[in-house]
This record gives sequence, structure tokens and C-alpha cells, in this order.
Amino acid sequence: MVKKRKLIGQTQSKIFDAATEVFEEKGYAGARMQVIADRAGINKALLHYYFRTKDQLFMAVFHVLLKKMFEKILSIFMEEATFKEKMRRFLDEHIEFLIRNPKLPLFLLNEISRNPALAEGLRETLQYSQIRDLIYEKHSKELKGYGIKKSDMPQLMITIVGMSVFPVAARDMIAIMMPQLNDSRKFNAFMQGRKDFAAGFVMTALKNRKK
Amino acid sequence: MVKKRKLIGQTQSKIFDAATEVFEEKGYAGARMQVIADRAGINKALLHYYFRTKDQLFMAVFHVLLKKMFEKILSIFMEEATFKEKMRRFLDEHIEFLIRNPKLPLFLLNEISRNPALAEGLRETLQYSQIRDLIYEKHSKELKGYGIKKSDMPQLMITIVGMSVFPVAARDMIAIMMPQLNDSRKFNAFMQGRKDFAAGFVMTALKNRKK
DNA sequence: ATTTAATTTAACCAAATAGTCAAAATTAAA
DNA sequence: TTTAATTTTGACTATTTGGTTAAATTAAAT
Repeated sequence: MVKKRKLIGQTQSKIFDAATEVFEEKGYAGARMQVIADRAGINKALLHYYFRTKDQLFMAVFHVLLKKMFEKILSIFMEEATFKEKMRRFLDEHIEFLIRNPKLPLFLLNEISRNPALAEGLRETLQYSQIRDLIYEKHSKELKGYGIKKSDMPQLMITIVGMSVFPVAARDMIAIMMPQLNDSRKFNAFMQGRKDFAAGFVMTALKNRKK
Repeated sequence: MVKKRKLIGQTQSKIFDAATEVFEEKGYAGARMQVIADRAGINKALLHYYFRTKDQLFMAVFHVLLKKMFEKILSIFMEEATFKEKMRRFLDEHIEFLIRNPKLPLFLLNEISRNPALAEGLRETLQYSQIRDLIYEKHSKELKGYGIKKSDMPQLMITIVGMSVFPVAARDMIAIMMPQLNDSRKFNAFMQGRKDFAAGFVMTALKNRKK
């Protein structure tokens, strides 16, 4: 019984891992079931045994990745700390996360853009309006001190998240314009440097903001 | 003679426009030649008459769009003005450009990411290192005053471009987390507001930067 | 050991899709 | 007006690709 489940688990997770790789690399439309099977080291029919269709396999992978990404983004902002501390922690941890998962943002942005319904399930789970209120309410004083009104929160949050996500999403385009960031060692060094740069940049902009 | 060319031009550009739409929406892998033909109002065989293969049609579209995007980004930074003025003008014009071409960034980022060789041709055309030197050399004094060293330029440039590009690329994900930006009127208003927000944010961060 | 159930495979199938071609229609040239 | 060249089409082909099925293999239960 245990052994059986272990075996199922092994095959299933081999498939799942292979599918994750291929979908992240090629997207839904570009992914091939045969390629996933090959990379998992199994027969193509076995894919359909465990995950009836390409859609179902994709959905399984997609939702795990979507959750992974959002949990990372949101968890830090739910902790107890000043906004400044949260922002710093967010940039540190999120950039580490992105260095380990460089293909994740572009994959998610794309698939959601091609089919917004994909993320529909998350809307209820997230209840972002509550989260946003929570973030703002919690830091209302601190943020007012920076001249940030409630209505400015989207601008600010998108700026902060963009600071970490954009360079990773745009990496291959950046590599064209900035050959000095071409190889991954140098790019990762750039991302490491971005922790300080982004945190300093945002804090300076906030502290000296016209109110 | 003139008429003939005009007719060719008409059909070719009908095909080209349709292909642009479909590729931008679906990406290379998700695009269908039949759909492009339908949208152009012509027979599928005519696609292959004017553009021998899907690859050739894609390449034609891709390179026009890539050029369009990069020209917009770079042209402003090549003008005669202070760095501050250029940045302001860049954010204004680039955000207007992105409002009119909302699908362009994600499309380009994706296709380049799936096949970095696609952008290979641009490397020589752009000679970014020269451009970067030019930008820095031209504004060396101004930027030093802000505590920006030559080695900080990638961080700064990526931050500025990300300010305009990221919200558009991440639009559908943002719509999930921020339902208040869901409909396009409100999102465009957000992007209009971003001209001021981003310019103010960057300038404040620069002016008060620790040196 | 034998039977039953779960897992895996090789060989197929059907639909989708890029691409072809010969002939028809249209347009330009003689 | 006739001829030649170009453009457009309908019907077709080859390949790719997601998905199926029946048989073989392995594990579990009796």
C-alpha cells in the first residue's frame, strides 16, 4: 500500500516536474506531450493515464506555480513589521526567489494574458482588496508620512513588485541591450545588487516625497 | 505599374496586419495560419504565396515590432536635453506608446525568451554599449551629482524602463490583485497617472541619493 | 500459488495544421 | 483584342500532435 503510493507518487511527480519544466519553457501552446513524456523518461500514454488531457496536466502545473508565486509575494506583506522593513524583506526574499525561479514570472504573465480566466480561481482566494486595506491600514501613519494616500497604493505596490520582477521577465531583452549582463553569473550579481539599489531607491523616493 | 504595386501592397499589408494581430495575441506557437488568413479575408494559400512559411511571416512581423519598440525606447535618449528632461519625456511618450500597443511588450519578451536568437540581428544595429556610453558621457556630470556611477547605469535604466513597461506587461495579473484597475478606462487612467508618479519617484530618489 | 487490481507499454487513430499545386480569375502588356 | 503575367482560389497532401486501446508487466490480496 505504502509502496504502491510511493510508486504512483514517483511517476506522478516525475511527470509533474517534467511538465513544469516544459510548460515554463515553451508555454501551453508550445509544449508537446511527447517532449514531456521523454523528459519524464516514460511512455506518452502514461501521461494520459495520470493526467487525462494536456489541459488537465497544464492546469495542475499552472495552479501550483501561480500559488507559489503569489504566496511569496503576499506572505511577507502580511507579517508584523514597518512598511519599510517589509519592503526591504520583500525585495531580498523575492529576488532570491526569482533567481531560483527565473522563468516563472514570464510564464505566468503570458498564460494569464492569453487566458485571464486561468487566474479566476485566485480572485476569491486572495481577496486582494482586503489585503490592500490591511497593508494600508496597518501602515497608514507611516505611509501618510511619506505622502502616500490610499489611492497611491497601486502605483507604489506595482513599482516595488516591478523592481524585482521586471529585470527577470525582461532578462533576455536586457541581455541584448546590455551585453555585460549576458552570462548568468553576471546577471545574478546584478540581481543581488538590485536588493540594495531597489530598497534604497524606493526609500529615498518615499522619504523625500512632496506631500 | 503603380496600381499593381498598390494591389500587392494592399494584400500584403492586409496579411501583415492580420498576422501582427494574431501573433501578438497568441504568440508564434499559438498562432494559426488559417486564423491569420481568415482575419485578412483571404485564402490560406495566399499567405504562402506572399510569405512562403509561417516562420518567414513571423520573422517579418517580429522584426517590425521589435524595431518599433526599440526605436521608441532609444530615440528619446538620443536627443539633446538633460537626463532629467529625457527621463520625463521618455515616461510621457513611452507610456502613450504602450497605451496604444498594450500587447507589444509581453509578446516581444516572450518570443525573445523562447528564442534569444531572434533578437540577434538587433545587437549590431543597436550597439548598445556605444549608446550607453553616450548617455552616460553626455550626462556624466548630472548623474554624478545624483551619485550614479557608470556601473549603476544598468540598475537605473532598467528601473526607468520597468516603470513604464512592467504595469503593461503584468496587466492581467494586476487586474486580479487590483480589481479597481480591471476595466481598460481605469487602467489607462492609472497609466496616465503613472507619468507623474514615476517621474517624480525617480527624480526624488536621484536628487536625495546618498553619494 | 492464484487471482485481482494497478501500472506501463507499443501500436494505433483522428483531428489539426502547415504547406502544395494546378487551374481559374484577374490584371497588365502587347 | 489578344496575349502574357500576376494574383487568387479550392482541393489536396504530409506531418504533427493529442489522445486511445488492448496487451503486457508488476504489485497486492486471497
